[in-house]
Amino acid sequence: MAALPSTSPLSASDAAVDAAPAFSPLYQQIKGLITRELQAGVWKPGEAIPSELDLAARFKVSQGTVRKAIDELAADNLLVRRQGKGTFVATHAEQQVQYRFLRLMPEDGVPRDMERRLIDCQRLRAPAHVARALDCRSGDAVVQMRRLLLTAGKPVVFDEIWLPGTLFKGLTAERLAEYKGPMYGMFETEFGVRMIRAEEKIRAVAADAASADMLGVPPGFPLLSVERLSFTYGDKPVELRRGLYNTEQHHYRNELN
Amino acid sequence: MAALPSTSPLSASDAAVDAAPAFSPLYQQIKGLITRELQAGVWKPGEAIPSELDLAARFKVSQGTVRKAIDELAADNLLVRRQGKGTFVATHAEQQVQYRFLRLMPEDGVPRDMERRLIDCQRLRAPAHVARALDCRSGDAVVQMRRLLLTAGKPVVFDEIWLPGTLFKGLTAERLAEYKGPMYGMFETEFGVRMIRAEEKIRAVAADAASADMLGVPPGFPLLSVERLSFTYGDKPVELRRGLYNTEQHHYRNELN
DNA sequence: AAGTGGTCTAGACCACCTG
DNA sequence: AGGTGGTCTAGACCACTTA
Repeated sequence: MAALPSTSPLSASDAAVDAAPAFSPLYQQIKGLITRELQAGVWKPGEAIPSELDLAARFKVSQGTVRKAIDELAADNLLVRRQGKGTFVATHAEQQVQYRFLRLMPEDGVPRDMERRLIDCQRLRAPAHVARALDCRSGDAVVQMRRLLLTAGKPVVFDEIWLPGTLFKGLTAERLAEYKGPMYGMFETEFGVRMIRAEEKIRAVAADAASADMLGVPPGFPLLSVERLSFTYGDKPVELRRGLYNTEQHHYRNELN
Repeated sequence: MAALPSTSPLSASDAAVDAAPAFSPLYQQIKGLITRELQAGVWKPGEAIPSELDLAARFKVSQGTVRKAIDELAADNLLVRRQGKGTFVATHAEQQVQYRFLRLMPEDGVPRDMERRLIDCQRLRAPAHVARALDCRSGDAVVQMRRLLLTAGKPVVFDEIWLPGTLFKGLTAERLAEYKGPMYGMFETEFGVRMIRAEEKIRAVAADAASADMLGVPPGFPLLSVERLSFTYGDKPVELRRGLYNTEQHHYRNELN
C-alpha cells in the first residue's frame, strides 16, 4: 500500500474508522483504534488480540506500523506480547502480576502472599474531597470500604477505598468476602473496570486512635500514608484509596531512572 | 548489507568491535557498543552523538537497527533525542531535568526551586552498612556529607550522603559550597560520575533529637525516610543517600502503570 | 508444518532545525 | 539547502509455540 497522504490518514471509508482524530502519525491512530476496542471490551482481559498481520490487513497499513502501535501499548502495560503465541490483553487477575500497584516489600525483598481481611463496606454519599478526586459531584453515591492486609497474622496495611457507585452497583461485603484474589482482578472480571494507571502521594503521618487500633501500634506511631488515585481508559479516575502502612518490617520500594 | 549469520553477528574484523558479547540481537549489541562509548566518556554529557546514519555506517548495519538501539537507550534516559538536531548524551546538569531523582512535591504540585545548605562534609572510614551498599570493604575511605534542602527558608529535607572515596578524591566542603546547581550535575562535570539509575526504600520514622533539630520539628515527629542507592554504568553503586523529608507541606509523588 | 511475534534491511518521504 | 530524527513500507528471515 502506498503511503497515505498525510492530510487524510485512514480514509473515512475504512470500516474500522468512524471518528479518526486530528492528524497524528499513523501508528498513533492505530494505537487509538486498538485502545478503543479494548475500552469497548471487544477483546477481554487475558484474551489474545488479532495477530499483527491480521490487524495490518484490517487497518490497511503495514505490519511495521501496527507493530509500533502495539509496542507502545505493551510499554503502557495495556497489552502483553508473547512470542510465538500472540498479543494478549493485560489483566490484574493473574498469578504473575498480582499486586501490580503495591510497592510494599518485606525487609528481605522477597514478596510474600498477604492475607486480605475486609472490615466494612458501605454505600455513602461522596464527601467533598472524594468527589473532587473521582470527578463527580459531592453527595453522589459512592462505595466506601476498609480492609487490612496482613502477613503472618500481623496487620501491615490499613486501606480505605472509595469507588464511584454507578460503576460498582452490585458491590457488597458478601461478594467481596467470597472473591479470592486481588481486588483489581475482581474489579475487572466482576465489574468490567480495568485500572491502567495510578498516581500516588506519599507522606509520613502519626497514627490516630482508630488506625493505631487497626494496625496494632500505639497512637502517634509513624505510618506511611499512601494516597492513590487510579485511572481507567480515557484517564478517567475510578478509585481513590488511602493506605496506611506500618513500615517497621516493610518498606515502599521505588525505582528511579 | 546482508543479514549477518546469527552465530557470528558483527564479525571480529569490524573496527568498532573487539569484545562482542555472546549472541543477542544486533541492536542489543549496538546498544552495548554505544553504552561502552558513553561509559568511556567518548561522548560527554550534553554533547551530541553521531547521527543515526553515521553510526549505521560505522557499525555496518542499517539505520533501523541503530535506531532501535538508540530508542532503548533513550527510554533508559541515557540519551535524549531532539528532532532535527540530533541525539544527545543525557545530563543531570541542565535546567529542564534538575532534580531528576527527587520526587518531593509541594502540596499544589508546582515544583519550586529549593535552597541547598551544606552542613558538613568529611572523609571517614566506611561503616559496615555503608560498605555493604557501596560494594566496598568496611573501613574503606568514603566521603560523608550532610545537607538541608529548604523552601522559603524552611528546612524540608535533611540528607545524609555517602560516596566512595576513590571516585570523589577532591571533594571538599569548599568545592561543594562554590558549586551552584544540583549535586548530580557537579558529580558529572567535576568527577565524571554519572548517575543513571537508583533504587529507593521508603519508610515512615519518628524524628530523633538530631534530625528534629535540623528540620525544626519536635522529636518523635513523623518523617519520611528515603534511602536511595544510586548506580552508574555497569550497575555499579556509587552513592548511598538517606533523606528525611518533612511531609507537612510536601509529598512524595509516584506514578504507577 | 503453520502461525505468531522478533529482527533486519533498503529505500522513500515527512517534520523539524540550522545556516 | 542540507542535515537530523520520525514515519512508513515491503519483504526477508529467525525464534518460539502449538498442533
